[in-house]
Amino acid sequence: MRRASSDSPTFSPLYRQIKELLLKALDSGEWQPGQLIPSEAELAQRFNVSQGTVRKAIDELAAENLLVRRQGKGTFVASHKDPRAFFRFLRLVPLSGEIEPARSVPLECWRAKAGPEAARMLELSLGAPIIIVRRLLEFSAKPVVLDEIYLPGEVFAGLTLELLKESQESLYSLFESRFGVRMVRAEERIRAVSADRSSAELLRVPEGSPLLSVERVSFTYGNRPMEWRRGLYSTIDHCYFNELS
Amino acid sequence: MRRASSDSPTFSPLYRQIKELLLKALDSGEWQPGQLIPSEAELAQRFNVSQGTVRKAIDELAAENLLVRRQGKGTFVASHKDPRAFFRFLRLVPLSGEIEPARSVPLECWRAKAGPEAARMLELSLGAPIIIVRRLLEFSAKPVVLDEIYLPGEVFAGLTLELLKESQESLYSLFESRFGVRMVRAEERIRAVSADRSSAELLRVPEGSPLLSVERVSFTYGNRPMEWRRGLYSTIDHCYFNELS
DNA sequence: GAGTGGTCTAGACCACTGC
DNA sequence: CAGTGGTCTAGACCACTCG
Repeated sequence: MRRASSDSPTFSPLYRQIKELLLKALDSGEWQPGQLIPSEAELAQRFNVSQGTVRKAIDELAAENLLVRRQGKGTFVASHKDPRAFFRFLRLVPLSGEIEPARSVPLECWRAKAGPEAARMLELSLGAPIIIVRRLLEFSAKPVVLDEIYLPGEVFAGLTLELLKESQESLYSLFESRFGVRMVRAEERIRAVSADRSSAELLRVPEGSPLLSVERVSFTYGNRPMEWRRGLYSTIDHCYFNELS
Repeated sequence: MRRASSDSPTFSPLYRQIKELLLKALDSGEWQPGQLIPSEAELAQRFNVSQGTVRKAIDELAAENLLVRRQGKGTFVASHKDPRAFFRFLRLVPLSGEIEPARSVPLECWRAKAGPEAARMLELSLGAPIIIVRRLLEFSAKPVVLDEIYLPGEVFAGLTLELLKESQESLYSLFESRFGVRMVRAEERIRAVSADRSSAELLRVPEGSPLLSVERVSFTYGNRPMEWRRGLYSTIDHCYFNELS
């Protein structure tokens, strides 16, 4: 491992090159979500750099929530099985009272061909196979979110409504354990819309009620889009919470 | 500077103690927004620690956007005059096309006494003097956001509609230069609501249209709330953009 | 060239976990 | 107790900015 020299136009410091190597190992599945990765000393030896350099690479990956450090134990691959990860990707809090567990109610799951919008969002070619899932999220047995989820068909080939219904874990947790796809980051675009008839019925609000429309694209390692979804959120008892800094 | 010993229940590493000292200096106004702070070497000498320890303290403050490092120049106090800071606190992007500059149109500015809600949000006592500002934000001469802003009256004593109208800078930039208050972070709670008559007129949308309601509490150093605002966003041509990780 | 932040190293020691 | 990450130091050198 040698650093790119300063005159190189693609100069990047050593610790960033190490970071890329770690990312590649994560992407390749060498270390699975939830698993312990080698110690800093071991990695330093493997890459022929000092421990401090490995440390800085891991620092950045931990800051991006790809790795989780636990003092005395080691460094682990982040996993959606961790309940703390759940609210990182569902920024919904009750207007009053404590946060409660969500219950997912799968409604439908079918195969289709990517239209122009889905193809663009998922970076697939037009007509590529996709899977569409519709489901409700309930809090205290009341429907709050109606999701329509578009997935690349090849990656999630074995996904069925039955599988979704049997699964006790969160959706992203299922993607991880069953399809080897870990969602790493996402972009959300939020608008206010009026409930159409079918959404209103499912969410048990009057037709025409204002709802949040939350469009999300989720990415796995290497910024590859792996999910496009549109959620309709009823904000009668909940709100979308965001922290700015 | 000595570290708290490990048996101490309030153990905190040296670099965090340095961070607190830097925060205190920022809060006290020793270094003003936009200004250069002393070099790492100087600070290390002042606090009697190594440069690496100062560096780690500054690292965290830079990650929280309180300081900005510029290689070769030095470390600066973050400022809302920096145009990049603007979109950190207004996560609004056009549905299509490039991001455009916003224009603020102040509508009203009056004195009042804090009601129960404003008092709670701003951590003031009931009936404490507050200032209320109403203003529109326009993009390409079209109204997009209607804000109602509640400020503690004592801190923002000299604020008037005239001052707001004369000011060419952003609101937070004005707070900084004119009242010495720097907003450091904020919490937003987003819901979908229907436009009432007066909001609909100002935003030039039909009455009853769905709007985003964005409630924000902004904090200055030390997590002291300094602003409570409610914005109504028309999401016909724009959407609220958020990145999850 | 002087001064700043940025990188990299090596070594010592501390704090936490689990055997 | 051994092994892990966490802190702190000191020193060398690199990259960037500006006069």
